Amino acid sequence: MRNRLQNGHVVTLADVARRAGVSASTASRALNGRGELSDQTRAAVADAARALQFQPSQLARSLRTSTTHTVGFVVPDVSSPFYAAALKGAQTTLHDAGYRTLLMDCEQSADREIEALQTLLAHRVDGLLVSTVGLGRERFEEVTGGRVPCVFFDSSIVGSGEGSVILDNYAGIDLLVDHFVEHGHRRIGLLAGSPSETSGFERRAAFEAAMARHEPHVTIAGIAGREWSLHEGTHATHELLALEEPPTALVASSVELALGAMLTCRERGVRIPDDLALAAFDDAYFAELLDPPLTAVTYRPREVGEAAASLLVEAMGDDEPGARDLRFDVRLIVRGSCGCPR
Amino acid sequence: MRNRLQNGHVVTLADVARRAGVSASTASRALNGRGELSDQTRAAVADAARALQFQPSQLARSLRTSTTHTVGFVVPDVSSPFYAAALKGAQTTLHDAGYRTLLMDCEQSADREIEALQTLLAHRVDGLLVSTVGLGRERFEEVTGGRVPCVFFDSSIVGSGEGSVILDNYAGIDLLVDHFVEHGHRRIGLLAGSPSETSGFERRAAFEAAMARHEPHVTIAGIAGREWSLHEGTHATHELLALEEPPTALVASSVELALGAMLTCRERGVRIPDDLALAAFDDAYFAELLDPPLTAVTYRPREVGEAAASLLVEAMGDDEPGARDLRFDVRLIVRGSCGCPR
DNA sequence: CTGTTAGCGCTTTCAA
DNA sequence: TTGAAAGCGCTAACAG
Repeated sequence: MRNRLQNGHVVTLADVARRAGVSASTASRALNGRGELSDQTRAAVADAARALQFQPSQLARSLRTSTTHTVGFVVPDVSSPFYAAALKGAQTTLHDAGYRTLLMDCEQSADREIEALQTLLAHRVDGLLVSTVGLGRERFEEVTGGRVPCVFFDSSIVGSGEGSVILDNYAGIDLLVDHFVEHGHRRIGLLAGSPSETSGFERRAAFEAAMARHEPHVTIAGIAGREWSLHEGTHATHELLALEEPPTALVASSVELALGAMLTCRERGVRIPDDLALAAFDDAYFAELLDPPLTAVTYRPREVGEAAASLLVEAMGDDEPGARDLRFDVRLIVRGSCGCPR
Repeated sequence: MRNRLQNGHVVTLADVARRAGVSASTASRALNGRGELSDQTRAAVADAARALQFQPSQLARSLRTSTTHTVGFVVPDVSSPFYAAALKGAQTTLHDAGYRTLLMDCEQSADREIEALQTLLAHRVDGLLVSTVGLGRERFEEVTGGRVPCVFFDSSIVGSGEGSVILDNYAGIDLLVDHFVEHGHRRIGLLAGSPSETSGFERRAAFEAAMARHEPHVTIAGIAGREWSLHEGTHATHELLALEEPPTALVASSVELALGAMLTCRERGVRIPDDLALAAFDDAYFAELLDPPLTAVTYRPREVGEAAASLLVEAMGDDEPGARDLRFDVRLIVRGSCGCPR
C-alpha cells in the first residue's frame, strides 16, 4: 500500500486549504478559477498546491458533479490495425474536447463485451463508443438501459436510436467484384468475416448482391469463413480451392483473411495472380510490400474514429441531438495481386 | 444529459435498500456477500437490485475504500503491434487478478506522457504499467511522487526503484550481427530507433558493442535514424545508401524501419538480398509474406505484457516486494531477406 | 442478523 | 471576497 505520502496521508484539498490559510471551498474555487477571489489568496492556494504536489481526486470530483469527463471505448480486438487507428483518432478528438478514454478489448466475445459495458457504466462514463461484436438490440439495452449516449462505429444496432459511423461496405465490395469481372473472371469466391458483426454481414450481403447483378455470366464459386483471423483465412481458402469448380478470383473481407489466403496458396503451389486473383477489403501499410502486392479497398480508419468521437461529443452535450448515421467512402487501390484468368 | 433513468433519478443503493425494505448497509452487505445475512434478506436485496437494474457506482465505492482496482497503461503508440500485443497480455492478466485497465496513448510525446500519468494519478489508479518515451528519473518522480507502484515494460528508468521487464536487446542484436558476419558481410549499417527510449538506446549500444567484437575485419558502415517510424526508415536508408562506402547489410531496429528500408530499396532499384541484406529486430505476422520474406529477431510480445502485469499485481499486494527486473529471451528467424555479399 | 452513524474528498448553495 | 454546511453514493465501525 503505497498510495500515500511519507506522512501516511494522501494530500487532499483540505491540506492545501490549511497550508494556504483558507477554507476548503475557497481553495476549490481558486484551483478551478471559479468565483471572484483576491489575487492574493489565489496565489497562496496555488503555491500551497504546488508545494504539496496536490492532485485533486477525480473520484471525489466526479461523485460530486456526477460527470466524469471520461468515455468508454469498446472494441473486439485492439491489435487489429483498424481498431488501433480508430482508437487514436477518437482519442485525439475526445482529448481535445476534454474527455479521457477508457479502453476495453472484449476479445471478440459477446460476454466480455457485456462485462466491459457494465464496468464502464459502473465507472459512470459520460459516453460510449462501441464496435459491437453483435449484441442484439434487446441485449444491448438490457445492459445500458439507455443511461448514457452511445455511438457505434464499424457496427450498428438497428433501431437502437443511437448514432453510428461505418464504412461503405457495399461500395467497397462492388469495387472489388466489378474489377474482377472487368478483367474477365467468371467464378469468384468470398472469404467472409464474422457474420454477427455489421461489417462481416454487410460485406457478405454486398458480395451476393454484386454478383447477382452480373448473372448469369458470372457465378459465385463459393463463400467460406466466419471469423476475421489469418487462421480462418487459411482454412477457408483451402476449402474454396478444393471445390470442383474453384474460383479464379477471391475477394477477402479483410487483410488478415487475405494474408491467410496467401499462405495457403503458397503452401499449395497456387500462384497469385496467375492461378488465382486476390483482393481485400481493408488496406494495410505493408500491402505494397507483400509478395505479390495486395490489391485492396482502402479508407482512413483514423477518420472513422474521429467522426464517431465527434458524434459522441455532440451527443454528450446538453442539447439532445438527433442520432445520425455516417457512412465513410472507400476507394480501390490496384496492385499486383490480381490479373486476368488464364 | 441522459445519465439518469426516466424518473430522472440514477438508481442508487438507497433505492435498492428501500425497495427491499432494509437499510443501506444491509443492502451493501448483501450485494457484496460480506457479513452474515439471512437468506431471505439476501434474496430480497438481489431481487430489488435486479428489478431496478442497479449498477453500483465505482466512484463512490472507490472514494470510500480508496482503492480503484484499476491500473493505468501508458504507451507511446497503441497502433504498434508490439504495444497492442503487450496490452492484450497485460489486460488478460490484470483482468484475471480483478483489475481494470485504463489505457493512454501518449503519441511518442514526453509532455503527453506526463499528462497521461497525471490523469491516471488523479483517477487514483492502483498501479501503473508504463513504457516511457524517455522521461528521466527526476521528471518521473516529480510527477508520480512514488504514490503508486509502477512497472516499466520495454523501457526502464535506472534507479527508480521500480520493476521492469524488457527484451534482451543485446542478445537480439548479437544474433543479427553475427549472422551477417558469418555470411561474409564486412560493412554493416544500423537503422536506429528513438535514442531516448530504452530499446532504441540499447539496440544501438548493442550494435556498436557487437561490431567492436568483430573489428577490424568488419566495420560500421553507418548509423542513421532517430525514430521508429516507417518514414524514418526510408530516410535513414537513403542516407546510408548514399555513403561513399555503403553497407552490404542493414540491421533495422524495428519492423517499421525495415519496411521503410524495403521501400527505399525498391525506389532506388537496390535488390534485397542481392545488393543489400536486411534483417530486423522485431517480428511481424506478415514478415513471411513480404517480398522478400524478412529475417527477424522474434519474441512473444504478449508475454512481455503478462509478465509486467504479474509484477505489478504483486507490487500492488500488501507485502512490499523487491522491485525485480526481467529480461525476455529472443531468437532469430532466418528468411529470404539476407544472403551473402556479392 | 441488522440499523445507525460517520466520513471518503470534493463542489456548491447560502450567508456573512 | 470568503466561510459554513450539506451532500454526491457508498462502506465500515459500532451498537443493538
